[in-house]
Amino acid sequence: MEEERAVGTPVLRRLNTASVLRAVRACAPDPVRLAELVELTGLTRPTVGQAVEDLVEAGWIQHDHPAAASRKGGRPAVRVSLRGRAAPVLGLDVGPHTVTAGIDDLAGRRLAAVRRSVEHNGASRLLTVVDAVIARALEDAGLAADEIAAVVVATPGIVDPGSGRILLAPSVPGWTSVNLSDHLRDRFRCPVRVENDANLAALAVARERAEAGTLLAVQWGERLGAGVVIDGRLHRGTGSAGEIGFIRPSGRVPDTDDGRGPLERAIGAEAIAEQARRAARTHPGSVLRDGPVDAAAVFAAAAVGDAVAERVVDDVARTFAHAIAPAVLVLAPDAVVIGGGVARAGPVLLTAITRHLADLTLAPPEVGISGLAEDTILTGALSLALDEVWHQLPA
Amino acid sequence: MEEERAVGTPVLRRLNTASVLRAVRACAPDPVRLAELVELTGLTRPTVGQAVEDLVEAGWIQHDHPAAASRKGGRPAVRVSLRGRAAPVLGLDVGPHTVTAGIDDLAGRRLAAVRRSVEHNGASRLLTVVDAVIARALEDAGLAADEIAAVVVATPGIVDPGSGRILLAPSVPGWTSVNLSDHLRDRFRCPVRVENDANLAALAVARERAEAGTLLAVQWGERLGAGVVIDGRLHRGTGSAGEIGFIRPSGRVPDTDDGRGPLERAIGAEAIAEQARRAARTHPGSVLRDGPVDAAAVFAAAAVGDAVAERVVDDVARTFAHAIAPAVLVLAPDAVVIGGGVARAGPVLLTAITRHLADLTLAPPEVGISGLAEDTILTGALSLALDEVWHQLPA
DNA sequence: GGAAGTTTATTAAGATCTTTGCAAAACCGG
DNA sequence: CCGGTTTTGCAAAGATCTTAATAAACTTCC
Repeated sequence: MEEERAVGTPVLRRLNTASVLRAVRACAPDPVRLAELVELTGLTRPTVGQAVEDLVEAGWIQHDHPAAASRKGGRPAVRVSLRGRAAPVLGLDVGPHTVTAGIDDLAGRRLAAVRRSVEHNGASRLLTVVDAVIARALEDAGLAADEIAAVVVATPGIVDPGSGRILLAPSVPGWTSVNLSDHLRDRFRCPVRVENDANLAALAVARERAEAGTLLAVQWGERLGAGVVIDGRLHRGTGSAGEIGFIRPSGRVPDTDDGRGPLERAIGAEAIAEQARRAARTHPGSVLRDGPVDAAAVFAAAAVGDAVAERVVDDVARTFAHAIAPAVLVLAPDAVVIGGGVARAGPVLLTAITRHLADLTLAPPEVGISGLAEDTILTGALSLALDEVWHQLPA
Repeated sequence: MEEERAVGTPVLRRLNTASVLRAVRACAPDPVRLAELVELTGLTRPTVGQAVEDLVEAGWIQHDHPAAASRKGGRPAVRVSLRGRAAPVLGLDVGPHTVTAGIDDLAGRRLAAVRRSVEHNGASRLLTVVDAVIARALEDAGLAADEIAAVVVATPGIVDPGSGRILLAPSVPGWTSVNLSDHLRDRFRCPVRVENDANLAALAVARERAEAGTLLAVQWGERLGAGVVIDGRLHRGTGSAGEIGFIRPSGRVPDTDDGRGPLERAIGAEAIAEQARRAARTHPGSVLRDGPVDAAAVFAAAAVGDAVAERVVDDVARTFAHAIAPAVLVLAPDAVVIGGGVARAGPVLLTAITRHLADLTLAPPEVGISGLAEDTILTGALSLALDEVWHQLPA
């Protein structure tokens, strides 16, 4: 319980080497000249030299002496670059139907990426696939489990921040009884962290944007969740932050007893399709009468001006806007970013949401669509894993 | 634009003196022995001695050599204590009808507290009172304006985080055209910060609680606002965070065009009274038929079991719970704390809100009433002002 | 091919700060 | 008045960064 902040001269060295390492990291995968580091850090050459020596010895960076380009007179510079292999991290996205694994090195290079779909729904089957995907990813990257420096797993459901246990996961039967966290901790000799998938998607979106202010990143598909990023940091609250699927919209909501929340039942992907089917039955002119109707078809029809589809989309947008408006008022986020399957709806949905939100809030946030592909969650997991490593670097 | 993080040996001294000063501060108004500081900081005696010497010279701390108690053999210890006078701060709570000023010294001692009510509503009149209250507070504390080290002003309305200008203030006519920030900056030679009053109340409540996690602190009176504290820090968002008064509740809302938000018109103090009056007219048995009815009377009647009042209170609680439920789901706060005039309603309202929230959220937060008196906002302002001073202490 | 010029690395001396160890001081109790 | 105890004070040593001067390596020009 002691503060134990031993401050002697050695801490200066630690401070400065950390500073140099940060500078090397900032130059990403490119090698950097020593003189450049001097400018970046504001330290003097001898100090930087000492720090670089220490860092090379510790294995964090490596010399890059094949003196490449930039020849314009003068003694050739010693150049160093981040030694990515020093601390590769593993990211996992465990979805109900798909398991994705990725391995990044310290420099952010992707060493492996494996995706496999899960045929039969169920927790034990899912766990088997997780193990297989991890094994394959490690093989692809040419790494042993011991070499991994941090693991972050994305899972649907609510995760207890302390233990990493999954407290609630309606989309995967039996998932709460599997102790994923302990299972992985046995395999890896490094920090393992389990996190809600929407949270990690939010983190990925926030990192993609230049200024990471306050962000509400919605994952909208069959289910509905959100991640909250505040000043660039993930917000967890008591653990279940961002569970917008359980917001109760004002209208009537179908009462399916499958563990989903009211808002999900009202405007989840399937609910959107169902709403459109009902509307189409009474309006013969709509293109939605032909063929099977899913959410994508509704948005496509609205995009080309189908009146029935347009009204459904507007209804959905209104319900969504009314649902999140209180949260937007309380948080005053810079942006609300939508990802997930419904995000593919594009501008049709977006403009409708923007319009309704403008009416309901004081400082309407920018409403956008996540620019990241389906790797969003994985990217967030890897990003958090890298954070973890960088956070505890001065070992 | 340079990082300019010059790291030489002198920074160690700065680091350590700051550490010592923090330790002295932690011992609050009590003097502290030098040997104690050695244990608290983990530094060595000569280092602490040097730091103390520097701090005394700079005026931050002072010797307390009247060797008081704790005589149990041995050479009498040199004892030092925080020199509060070194940096007194001014806090202001500018309400529509009342202006309060307080001056705290560094050690948290209250040097002055002045409250004055404003007869005639209006911006220019208000500004005059502000100046008078400041003058009186300075006089009481025996200080000149130049000696104040930080000023924080609480005002209703939305404050632009950058400029400190007031962007929206329905309760004070003309208040937005007064540049309060610049007005005060002219008088004081120190940082002046203008902040929304509900935000500062939230900060005060958060500081009062032991663990400052995530907190939604509602100010509920004629108007309705909230402050958001996340991990102990005030959250501003784009500037208008916490404006729950503008949440649109699901029912019908009276359309008074006085700049108030929908939720305020629905369940503000006056709206509660009006709701009760209407209900009482059709229910002869209620005690609310006798005499004038205000919000306090409604809650009092409900507390003693009046059926009509109970239903009104339950209605109000339901409306409130439904309004903030989405925000509670998104934030997952540890607690929702209610302050302001309506908070005096006590358990009657509280239990009703708790009940409704439990039904609408996943991890129902603790619902409580602010334990602080009507000085809540002032306390928050002073707290933030002290933060400001401590933040920039190693000048 | 050699000299000049440019950029970078290396080395040594100087300055600052913390730490360690020992001696002196001040006070209490007997 | 004298030991015991706690604290302070001082001087030397250790570690680090900085300044400044020197050496190295390479390009370019003549």
